[in-house]
Amino acid sequence: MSATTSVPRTARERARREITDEITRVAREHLAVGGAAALSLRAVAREVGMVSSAVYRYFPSRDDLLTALIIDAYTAVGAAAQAAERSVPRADRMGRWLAVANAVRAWAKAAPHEYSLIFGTPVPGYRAPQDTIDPAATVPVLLLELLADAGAAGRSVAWAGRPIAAEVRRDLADLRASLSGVVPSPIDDAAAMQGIMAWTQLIGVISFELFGHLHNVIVDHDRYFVQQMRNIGLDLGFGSRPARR
Amino acid sequence: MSATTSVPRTARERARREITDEITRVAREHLAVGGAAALSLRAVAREVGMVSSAVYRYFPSRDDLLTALIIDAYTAVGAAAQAAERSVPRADRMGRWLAVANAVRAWAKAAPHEYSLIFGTPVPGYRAPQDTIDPAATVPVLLLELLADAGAAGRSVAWAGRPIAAEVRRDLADLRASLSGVVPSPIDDAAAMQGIMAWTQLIGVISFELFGHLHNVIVDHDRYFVQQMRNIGLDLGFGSRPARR
DNA sequence: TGTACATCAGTGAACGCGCGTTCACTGATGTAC
DNA sequence: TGTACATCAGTGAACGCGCGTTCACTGATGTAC
Repeated sequence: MSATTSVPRTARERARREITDEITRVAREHLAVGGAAALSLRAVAREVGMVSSAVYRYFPSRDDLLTALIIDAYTAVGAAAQAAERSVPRADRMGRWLAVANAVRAWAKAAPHEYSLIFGTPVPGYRAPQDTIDPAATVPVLLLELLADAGAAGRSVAWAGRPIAAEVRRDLADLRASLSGVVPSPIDDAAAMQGIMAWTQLIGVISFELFGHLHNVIVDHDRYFVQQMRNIGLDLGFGSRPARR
Repeated sequence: MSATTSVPRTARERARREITDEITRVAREHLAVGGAAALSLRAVAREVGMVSSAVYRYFPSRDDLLTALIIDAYTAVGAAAQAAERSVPRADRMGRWLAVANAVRAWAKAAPHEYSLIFGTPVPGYRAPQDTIDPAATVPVLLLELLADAGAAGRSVAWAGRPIAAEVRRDLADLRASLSGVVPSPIDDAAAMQGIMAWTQLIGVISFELFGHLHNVIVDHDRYFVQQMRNIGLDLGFGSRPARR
């Protein structure tokens, strides 16, 4: 039962690997065209060139295929964000933040249905398994690292000094505990709140654009997005000069 | 063809009105249970007690039924927000903003599928007709009125003084022009940006909570929400003392 | 190296289900003279 | 007020389609001796 080893030994194992990939590839294409609701096992099987029941050798049910696509989507957006962020000098925190934001938006616009799959309305009846948690954390962790860097450089967030309820502080302490080891140096409560807010705003702004809520409001989406993100970056303490106030 | 008059004259007209309402009522129930994807004309017809083809006397297609539900949803959330906002003294702008935010969230949690219908992933293949625009504007207009009031009282938003690109300013000018008459006194570009941002954040935070992105992050959703909204209110210039900085 | 057996991939038929939409029709309600 | 005709609501059958999942099966690939 060493099915999780990375290198397939036998021809059978190699074939299984390849066909699994082929199925998810075709499924991803179907998702891209019609969205999650239109994704059908039978249609995928047809295109792969096998009978629908054969797919069950690879995925026990439609939901498992969906899970694979969800993990793929998180992995893809995480990789895009990481690559973009790494190409910016460490000291340029605003640049790193904007790189992350732009990468997430570019990925979302290139693959709107994959974006919707993870950030839109949950698929009815589907329950995400544990496997999706880790890949989902990539971008938030990037953001936390940025906040830690800014904190180490003596920058503070716009939230600093504003009150935070005791109950929320408790949640943040638990969060910090669960992240020890993942993020190098700890960040304070105000920075955590500002970070969660920024992450929410990033996805919120992209969703607004993608889901059509900027119609009749904003035309120049590119510039509007950068504008909003730069403003959020200032609140995060990523500006070139120390925070206002 | 005076079908749009408000008072039905004949028994036939009255019956038509009642059955149309009955269909949308049942459809709304089905939406509440299974979401938009699970909404079926046949199932609705069955429950109303008529044969599926009879529904076509009332709605030319499934999409038109969806449109009715979308308009209903916008109307409901708008009414809830308005009612809540009106019960707060005019001078208490932070209170009015929090009332709006809490009302929208409460409505969303009570009717998550209706919320998803208007703020979640767009229904694939569905194109929203013009009729949905006006009802969709209620809450944003409330927010603009609040900003105008704050401006009139000499308050400025956190964005004030930060740069705004010329292209975006042009979009904002167009927006202002299209809103003249709806919102009493005009608001400046910084306030407009901050307002759009706040509206995006409100929906973003609610979507994060409803769509499960706060799992393993925040437990006390109620307090977290108020905290975030209060912070946004401060950036909007709704605080009890004039803006910081 | 050769044979016997176990494992696995893929087939094809079937189950049982639901969907949106069209169409010719019956019978009731409304309207014009 | 009474009759002839037009309008409309609702029926029932049909079209044509697709879906997820199960199951007994064939035949190829891998394994142990």
